[in-house]
Amino acid sequence: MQTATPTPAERTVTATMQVLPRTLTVARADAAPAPIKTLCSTCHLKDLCLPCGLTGSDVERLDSLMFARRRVKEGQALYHEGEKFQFIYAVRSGTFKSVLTLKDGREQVTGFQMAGELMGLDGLASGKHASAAVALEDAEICAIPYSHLSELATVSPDLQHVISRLMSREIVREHSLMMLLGSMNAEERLAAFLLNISQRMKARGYSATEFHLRMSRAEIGSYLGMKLETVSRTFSAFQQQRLLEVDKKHVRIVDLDGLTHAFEMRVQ
Amino acid sequence: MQTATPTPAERTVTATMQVLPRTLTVARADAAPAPIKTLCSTCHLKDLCLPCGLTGSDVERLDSLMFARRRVKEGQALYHEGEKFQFIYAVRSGTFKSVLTLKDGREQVTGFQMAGELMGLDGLASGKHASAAVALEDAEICAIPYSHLSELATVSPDLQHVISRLMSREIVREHSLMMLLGSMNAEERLAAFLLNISQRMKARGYSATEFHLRMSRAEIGSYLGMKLETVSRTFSAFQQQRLLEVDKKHVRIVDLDGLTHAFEMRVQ
DNA sequence: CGCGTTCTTGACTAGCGTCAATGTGAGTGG
DNA sequence: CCACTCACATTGACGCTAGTCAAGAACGCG
Repeated sequence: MQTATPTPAERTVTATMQVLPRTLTVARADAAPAPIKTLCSTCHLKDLCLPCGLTGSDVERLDSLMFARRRVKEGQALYHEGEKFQFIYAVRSGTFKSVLTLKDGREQVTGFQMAGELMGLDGLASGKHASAAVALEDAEICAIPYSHLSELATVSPDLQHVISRLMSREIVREHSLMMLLGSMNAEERLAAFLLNISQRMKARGYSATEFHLRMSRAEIGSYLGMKLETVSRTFSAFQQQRLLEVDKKHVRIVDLDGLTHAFEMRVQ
Repeated sequence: MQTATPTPAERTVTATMQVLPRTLTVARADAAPAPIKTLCSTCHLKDLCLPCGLTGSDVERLDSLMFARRRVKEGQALYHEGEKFQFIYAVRSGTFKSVLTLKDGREQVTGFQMAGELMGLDGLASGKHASAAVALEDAEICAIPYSHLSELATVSPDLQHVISRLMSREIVREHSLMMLLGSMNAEERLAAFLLNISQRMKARGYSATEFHLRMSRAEIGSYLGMKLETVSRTFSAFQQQRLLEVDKKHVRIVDLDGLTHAFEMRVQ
């Protein structure tokens, strides 16, 4: 049985991958281009991430790009809103939030990204990132130079198709969030959120019913279009309904079917 | 895994479907005349639509696809949720809404499309349309076979880039809608909506301050995450504040600056 | 002309936001 | 090691925004 904390698995993998110049990475942290290069073909996330669905030759082509790896500390931004768009980023470990900021300072979390998920696709439209990406815990990413990826896509129709499909998936994801924000009440929103997290944890080999949330009540609230107090109250309500057991950020889904059926919706 | 790579099979199927039976589609749609083919190079919408930003040779390539035109009557669906994805559609005239439906019947309008705008990009993710597109008035569209477009993109990097950018733009658009739904009140929502419509009308050569809305109060409400009564009340409130003059679907923006400054936000 | 649909407006209410007090755990420094 | 702070979470009391229900007006359509 997998624990909810990703640390053990993560550590092993990271250790094997970073045989070479680890010190360099740590030393340079986030400043210069990172010295560690990554190969998709040997990555443990290849079935979740960019190369998913690609055949050997295409994955080899991706390998030739040698994506740079970079560590991002908790609270640090990987990129800011308005910053020049050059890379798309794949999460290797850790969790990120994507945030929009209004002129008056109001923030809106537009998504949470976990291992294997891509960030930054919104920057392509205007050449500038349309949102910021902030690490919710110490994290590691692959930086994928869009221009190189784009070149490669001219050679490989399959790769091109994969990229298009990933962008389309992001559109679909946002559709269901709009549904959530536009026509669901507080309990439905939180249930949908938890079920979504649950699925994604499961897809990554973790327990689908017990996990640590990496985001605060305020961040959940922003994402779901409600205030942090309402998030907290709704957690308590679920606990009283014997659907969950909650202790701060640790969540155990007691009645997954109950949660699913009571708030059945198009998921994903 | 396997389902993730539909490319080869899909292409064959779509290709065979494509050549002949488009006549059927049109005939079935509603007693339409023989299929009319369209050239991007001579289209009056070329600066707003797919070919925007492409050079002569690329536009010629698009011309070779000879997109079929189709009329869609008010209230008729161009495609339904769950329907097989084969085409993306460009609006030639008229207005559409994109709609998601929850199992319990609740609907969410995820967007309104005007002349020159594309629909159906969300279908690429899973090979099935993730939303339905319904005409709000008698309309005409170009049906763009995705498989052909995709083939063409392998020859032309610029075209490929344009497609990616259009998808990214859709992501950004949905971002700002999420901001709206997640953190704005009724007046801000309606103001943002009207300013957005205003801009798009202007880009199409119409007045930016006086126009007919093609959607009902209920549809606006669904899009903005509020009830139709609240939409109606907010229109009345704006009228009392001397920002608008409203008569049912006819809107005149009296104080565009007022509307803009009072509810300043990141637009598009 | 009557009918259905859409819009407007009013009265009332529920759900969520706001404000505030208290609890809790992690990190820090003496 | 403990006291302190700070950030975050929980809970209660209250208020307001927007939802609900309902009635009537305006319009288009057959």
